[in-house]
Amino acid sequence: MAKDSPSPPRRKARADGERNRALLIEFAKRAFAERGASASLEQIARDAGLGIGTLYRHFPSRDVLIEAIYRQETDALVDAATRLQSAHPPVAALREWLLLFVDFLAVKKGMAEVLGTLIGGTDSLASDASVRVTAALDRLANAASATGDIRWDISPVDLLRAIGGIANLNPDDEWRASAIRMVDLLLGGLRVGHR
Amino acid sequence: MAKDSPSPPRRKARADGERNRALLIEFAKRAFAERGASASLEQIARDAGLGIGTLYRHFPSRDVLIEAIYRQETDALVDAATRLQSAHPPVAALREWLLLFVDFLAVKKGMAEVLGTLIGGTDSLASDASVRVTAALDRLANAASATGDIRWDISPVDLLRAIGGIANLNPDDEWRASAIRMVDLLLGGLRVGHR
DNA sequence: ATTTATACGGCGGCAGCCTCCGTTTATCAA
DNA sequence: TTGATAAACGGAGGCTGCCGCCGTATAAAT
Repeated sequence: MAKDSPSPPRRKARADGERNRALLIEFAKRAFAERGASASLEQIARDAGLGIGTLYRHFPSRDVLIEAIYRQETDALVDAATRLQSAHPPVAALREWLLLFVDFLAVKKGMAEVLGTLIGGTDSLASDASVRVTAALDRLANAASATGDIRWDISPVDLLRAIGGIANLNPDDEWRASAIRMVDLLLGGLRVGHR
Repeated sequence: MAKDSPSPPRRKARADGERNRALLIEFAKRAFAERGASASLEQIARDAGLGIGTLYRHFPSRDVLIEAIYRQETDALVDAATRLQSAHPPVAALREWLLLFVDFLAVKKGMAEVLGTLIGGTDSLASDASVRVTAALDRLANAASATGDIRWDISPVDLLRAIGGIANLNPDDEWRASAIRMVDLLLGGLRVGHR
């Protein structure tokens, strides 16, 4: 028996609730980027000028909070795929997007553990984000293989996994260069006509 | 001015000290593999039947403990390189070793953050392990490129980084298959004669 | 203005981190 | 053997973070 689907709430959502939720995400994003995934939630609440109880009502667990942050960035990634696809030829678009994905990971340095659930994760919460990102990549990859430029006999997620590897590194001078080499090497492996 | 190199200690190292150190590493290895890098150090000490103070004297920080564990596995990895090299033709040896590296990572699931310092890390503690593993890989790679089977115009560590990416994943059914595809894809990218 | 569903804040119990120091013990010299 | 003593042990204690719980405050509805 289905419950109330849109479940018309007798009251409108309170304005302060929405506002504080956004505030918390904002500060959490900063905190995680700076201090890694184990940043203190109490500190985040304090920074945002809110009580710890408020944080926990909005985000019952650390993972839920991180999920919320990922959701935002994920949306940006998906949008970029569409934009790149209409601005570049297929293989170039794919390459650009992979590089964008590299940058996406760069910021998430400390949150490597969660990445596992993001890329191909089956956990209820993460699966949606995973599906959306993977779908975007699939679109790019299909376009590129349709023109005959690359073969595509491996799962696209494998690519993301490989690139995800560099997310664990300290972003020293070599970091970005290494990431680019990696993308090109992988694309080289996929290029047709080398049996 | 150099200090005393072997620094002849007036006394021999105490037997119980060595034994307990080994014990702690043993239990820590198990704990980290099962519960991830954030496993309770107090629990580890308790499991080993030792006090928390003892653990902290041997390993002043969590990282030092993890480092010690890695050191062991690292040695095994380096030894395997030599063994494989004398038992297989170059490219096969390289491939086998990469697969071994995959298994090495599989156990380290929860310790992804430390991996960054292991692979190409410059931190004083991790650098040694990094150097040794990289050197082993270099030997394998050189042998393979000497026979003209593969080109080798990227840094070998890049390979490890890519493979490291899969360490973040939950080892479901797909996990191992994906890892193998990854190794073959990378080797495909390196194979000569496809420009 | 009053009602009432929501949201807020922070206290409190618990667990893990890590330091410090009094006690115990393995080695060495006599 | 028997001290002497450097080295190792263990755990109490101070601190911080996690998170459930509930009394208080307030935005929306009437």
